[in-house]
Amino acid sequence: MSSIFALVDCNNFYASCEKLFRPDLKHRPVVVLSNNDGCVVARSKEAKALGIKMGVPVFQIRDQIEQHNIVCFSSNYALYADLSQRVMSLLEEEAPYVEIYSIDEAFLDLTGLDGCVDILSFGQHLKAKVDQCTGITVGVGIAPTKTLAKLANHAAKTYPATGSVVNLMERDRQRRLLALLDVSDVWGVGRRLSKRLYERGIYTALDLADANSKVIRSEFSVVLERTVQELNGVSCIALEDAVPVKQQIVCSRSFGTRIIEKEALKEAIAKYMGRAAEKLRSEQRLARVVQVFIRTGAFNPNDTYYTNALTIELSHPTNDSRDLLKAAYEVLEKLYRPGYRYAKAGVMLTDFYEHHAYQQDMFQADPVRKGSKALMEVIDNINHSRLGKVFLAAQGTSTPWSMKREHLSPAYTTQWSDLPIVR
DNA sequence: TCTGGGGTCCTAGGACCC
DNA sequence: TCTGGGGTCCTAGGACCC
Repeated sequence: MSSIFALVDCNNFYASCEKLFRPDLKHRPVVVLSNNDGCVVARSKEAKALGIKMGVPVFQIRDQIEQHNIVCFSSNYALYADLSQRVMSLLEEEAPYVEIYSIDEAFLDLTGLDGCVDILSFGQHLKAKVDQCTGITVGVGIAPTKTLAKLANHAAKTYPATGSVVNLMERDRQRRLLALLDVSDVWGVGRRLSKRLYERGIYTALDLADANSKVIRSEFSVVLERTVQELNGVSCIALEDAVPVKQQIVCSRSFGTRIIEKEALKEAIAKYMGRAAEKLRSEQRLARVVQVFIRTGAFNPNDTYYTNALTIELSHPTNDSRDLLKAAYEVLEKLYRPGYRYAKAGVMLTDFYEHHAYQQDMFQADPVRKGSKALMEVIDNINHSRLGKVFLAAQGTSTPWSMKREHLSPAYTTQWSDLPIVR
């Protein structure tokens, strides 16, 4: 029995979320900005029509924003995450297996369903249900492999005549669509790869599908060979119905203003480590390896560029914010060079252990702190409740370098105080 | 002046071992 | 002068994704 995958993808997700609570903006161009209000990361269809490109720095399109009255929002992840959850739980009601692939898309396993229902109608039903229950419009692509489902979804969004639902189970239809698409539209083929593929005369998705997969393997990689198989309807990438265990936890931010002093960098690192340690504890895990990186701005040719990262291995795995921060500070001491204008810093935790499975060494030099688990639990509980925020003093309270979010919308769905009011 | 953040997987090359 | 081959493990870096 051949597999059937559906890819459900929300249209212009962040921009759609913002519009949901602002009916006055229904037909207006809207863009959502990255952290620090730096780049455009989502565009409503009106903004796309104006030619606003994905990822473009905001300062480069100031004129267009003014001229066309484009509405800008800072990213409001609390809002997007909540709406995402609503969409995903609707999909979970409909399909036996759902892989939440990102905040705005999910793969569904529909294998075997073609025996009981018409697959296209089922896709249309999914779309109608999500539209009706959340107000978020989605596209649905259905195909025998994930890579083809991605392309079916792409077609659903590109061609209005499809009604945003495309069934790509038939080989003839697959090949007709592949011939229309550039090879760079294929999932897993990015900028570098497409350039190399063009040089070998592979321009369309169909060219790639018809390439010799052994040659692709030897000249490119096993990853691209899998893609060739998938384009030919051979499923190589399975649906992951269990959330894979994380290999690393990263917390990094660009600063709202440049940092020169070490003290300010220390505060930033303390803040990021506080957040990273919290994530680590929420996964019930311990980490043994801590990495810190700092760098100056990468774009200003007048600034001297400096970027560096260092890793330290702890004597024993821990999830105590204080131990992790102490390690991070040691690293920062080695990394920091005075005189640079730092633009970004971050911490990374790796080499994880299960909390209950780690066996302590009774002779280890610096034993685990007494009461660590209880203290961290108290901190996390307070921070998850409505009481407020508890954090290490090292994080500081006055942080002029914190990220810019000048166009933040209210947390309509996750804060009582921000609940929309209808008059 | 101002250019995001958080992930995964694969590969090449060096160190080391027998 | 002649100087093997095969294996593992680790890390840094590259490529991709949303």
